[in-house]
Amino acid sequence: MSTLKPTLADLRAFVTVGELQSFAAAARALHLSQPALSRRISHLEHLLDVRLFDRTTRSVELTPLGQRFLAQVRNVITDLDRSVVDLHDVAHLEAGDVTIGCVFSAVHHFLPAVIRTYRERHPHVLVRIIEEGADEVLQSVKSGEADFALNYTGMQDPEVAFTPLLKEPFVLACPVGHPLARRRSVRWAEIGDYPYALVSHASRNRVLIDQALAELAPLPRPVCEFRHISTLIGFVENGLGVAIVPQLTLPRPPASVVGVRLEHPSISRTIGLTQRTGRSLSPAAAAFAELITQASQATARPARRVRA
Amino acid sequence: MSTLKPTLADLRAFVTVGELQSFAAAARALHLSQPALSRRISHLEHLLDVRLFDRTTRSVELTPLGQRFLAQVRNVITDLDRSVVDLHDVAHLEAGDVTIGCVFSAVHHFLPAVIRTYRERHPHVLVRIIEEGADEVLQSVKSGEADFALNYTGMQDPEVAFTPLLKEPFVLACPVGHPLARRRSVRWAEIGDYPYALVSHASRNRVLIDQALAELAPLPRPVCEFRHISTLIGFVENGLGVAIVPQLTLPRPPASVVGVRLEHPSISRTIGLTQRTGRSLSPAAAAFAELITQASQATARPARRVRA
DNA sequence: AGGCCTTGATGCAAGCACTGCAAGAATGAC
DNA sequence: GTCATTCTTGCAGTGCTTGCATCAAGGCCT
Repeated sequence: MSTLKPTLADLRAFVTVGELQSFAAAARALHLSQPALSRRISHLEHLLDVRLFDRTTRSVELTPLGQRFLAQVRNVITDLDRSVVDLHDVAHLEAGDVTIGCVFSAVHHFLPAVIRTYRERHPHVLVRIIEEGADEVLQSVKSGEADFALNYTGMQDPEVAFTPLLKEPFVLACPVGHPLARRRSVRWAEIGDYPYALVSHASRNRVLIDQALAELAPLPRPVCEFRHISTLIGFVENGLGVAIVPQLTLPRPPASVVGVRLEHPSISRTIGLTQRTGRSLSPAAAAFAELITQASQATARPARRVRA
Repeated sequence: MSTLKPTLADLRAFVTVGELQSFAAAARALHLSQPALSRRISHLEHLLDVRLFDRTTRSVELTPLGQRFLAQVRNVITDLDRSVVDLHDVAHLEAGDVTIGCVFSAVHHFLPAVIRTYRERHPHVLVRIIEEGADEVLQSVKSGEADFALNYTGMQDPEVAFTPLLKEPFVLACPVGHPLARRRSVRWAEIGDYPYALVSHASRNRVLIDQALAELAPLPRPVCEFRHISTLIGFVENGLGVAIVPQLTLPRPPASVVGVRLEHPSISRTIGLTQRTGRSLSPAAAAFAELITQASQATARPARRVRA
């Protein structure tokens, strides 16, 4: 008994002969000459040290062992072929899934339109979104849970590669009737003149702000701190005061809240794609990333138009 | 994209590289030179038109597609190897099953001892017995439900081959105190002198008897007819009369029932192995048949000793 | 920062296996 | 009894795959 494993071609030949109960017919089905097939089966039988067919030149019939083996091998080959087809489908975005991380404060601006067109183009691909804080999103990329992510942190992490998409300034979100709402710009030092809110240290945005303002006098005491930017906007909409937010988190004009540029210094955060270094994206993820890139280039200008 | 299917060697190579995350290590594991393995993976990737690994001469990592494919292919290959091992086991009687048909009237004489030694020698083989009437047993062989059978009909059927094991006479089962019990032999014509029973036409045994006696005067009216021989023995044991039975169905002496040879004419049935023509036996079945043959040769003499 | 070592890819010649064609043996059909 | 079909075997050619030697590149150690 040879210790070598049978060839897939041998097994396919065996299954075909077993199902067609004929060498000649199987040879035609396999696009093979009949002698070649005969040799193949013979080879397999010697390899396994088992007679698989009772053949009497006139009829071919499976031995009991052959029957048992056929039932098993047929399933295996079916599974294998299915796997190959599945691989092809996934590679061509006709199946599969994609998981994207996205910080809370970018979800509403980036994803709805992208998801819509993505689903239109690739209806068979399942899209999963992990919307969390910047740290959690970065972690989901590093762990491989997310294919890639939209984030504004991680550019310094050696495990992930960062591709900037756009740079957005922090602005002061004001109700339309607020004294600062018509101003072209506001200095950070002026914020203390009004009741205002900002995100707590649970948000990376706050870290960004604090670091940028490290050289200046500390910020005046806010009336409120929230964990999420979206809550800040609600705070402003309800006339409770103004708030420091990234520009793109503002509702699209016309709205009851407008953003006024904050200066001295101008602080901004850069949103980009983060993915594990050295890891290539799945086709589904690559297509999604491509769509996001295109969308960010398209929306970057309108966003600037509002301000400049 | 080539329409050809990947080779099993390709897939094994892929799985090994994927699991070891190294071409060199995988090459060693596969007993293959590293360049050959490199070519193999490259070949597979071109075949599938998919990049399976991100390789940077320093590290080898699966692409998302590769991960997905690996999970599937690994299962397939595991199943396949398991099938080959199973085939080997079954061929060597270390697994599998065997199904044997046996007419009611031969079960008790043949099977207990054979099953015992078979189970001792091949404890991993499951033994199934189909004990039915001669027609049903023959049918189970023809349908393939039974690997082979112990029967006394079917020798004339072209679909089955019959291998005689032993020839047993029909005898008159008498209670030990019966007037005929001490006789050396009894003529068929004498039966009518006593209350007696025999099997009904539902049994092939009856057909055998009737055909053998066709030339003679019809049998006198029995007091009872039963479907199964074993019931006949009980009839005799309870002193209700005598009965016509095949010799081997008698309880082994000493017993309350003895058999007296029936003569003029001597009628016998030939028990043998029936199997489908042209069909080879599974190893498990062949081993069982061999055991039965040996047992029948061993018991044929003692059986004759009782009588001659 | 430079050299070294490890790892994967590529060029090339040799070996092997597989294939197809042609002929042979055996079995069922007419 | 003869024919035809079907699987097996002999033979030569071709193509694939392998292994050795070599090349390129990325870390690691000093």
